[in-house]
Amino acid sequence: MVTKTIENFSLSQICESGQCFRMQSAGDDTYQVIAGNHYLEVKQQGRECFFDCDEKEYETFWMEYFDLDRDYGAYIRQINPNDKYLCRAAHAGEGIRILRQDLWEMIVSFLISQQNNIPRIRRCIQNICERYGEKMISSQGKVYYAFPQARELSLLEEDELKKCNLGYRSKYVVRSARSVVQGEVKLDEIEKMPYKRAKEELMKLFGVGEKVADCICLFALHHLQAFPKDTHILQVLKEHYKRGFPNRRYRGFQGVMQQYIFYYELSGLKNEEWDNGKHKRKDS
DNA sequence: CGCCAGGGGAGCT
DNA sequence: AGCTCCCCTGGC
Repeated sequence: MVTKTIENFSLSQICESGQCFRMQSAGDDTYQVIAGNHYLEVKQQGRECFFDCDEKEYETFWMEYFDLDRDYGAYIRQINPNDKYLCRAAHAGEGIRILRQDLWEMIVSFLISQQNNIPRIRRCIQNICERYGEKMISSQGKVYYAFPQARELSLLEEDELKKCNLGYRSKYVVRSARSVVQGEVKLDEIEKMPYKRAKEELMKLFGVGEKVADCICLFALHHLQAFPKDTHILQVLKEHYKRGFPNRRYRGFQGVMQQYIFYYELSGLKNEEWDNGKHKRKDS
């Protein structure tokens, strides 16, 4: 067991921020996380975090995974105090971190995410892992399934993943797997590329457009300047940033701001604040 | 039963 | 840039 006191870190906010589909609440402030060949149970009480692993695994894997070396408070302090909307959003999601997740897993996850909702995305991914992933046993004896390699998925018929509830997205995943296996798109090279080139390269995959590519850049490659624009974000830009998002002020970490906004819009915290009377309702 | 929306993308014009 | 299909699944 490793115990740490960590600022700007909230497991529940990360879990609900929609960047990771293999992290779930186990009740009692405890979360289960599957990442690569690692399984973790971690509990949080305020700033105290209890990682159920040894010191070595914490330092060599989980610290990087949760991006714990980075000072997110420094990003929040750079927010324009006149931008009330962003201030509120960042306050609501101040414990969010941009995780460092596996590239192939993020490609598949965000291919599945289009025209889809989070609970179903989770189920799709769980189905794929249970059917095609390697069965694993953690050091604590917990059984879980690893995410299948591109090679496994490249061998399937284009429609075969409909069995896993992917619907029309099945062929996106299978064709992308083939592109990766055949070396048309080289993941190990994408890992070394700067943001714009990586995004360009990812968009060669069938089913990957601009939004999905940005999600992959942000959540796997850790390009914090990536700013995925889904329908929710576009709505916010239209309502609060008619002259465009202040990219210059937040250069290099727009993606962090995107996550605060996204979480704020999705978590329901926005409406709670209204109910407390801190802000006027639109219809009043 | 039908309708339609859900954190887009491809392939056109 | 803007349009039209795509045609899955779940909720109503």
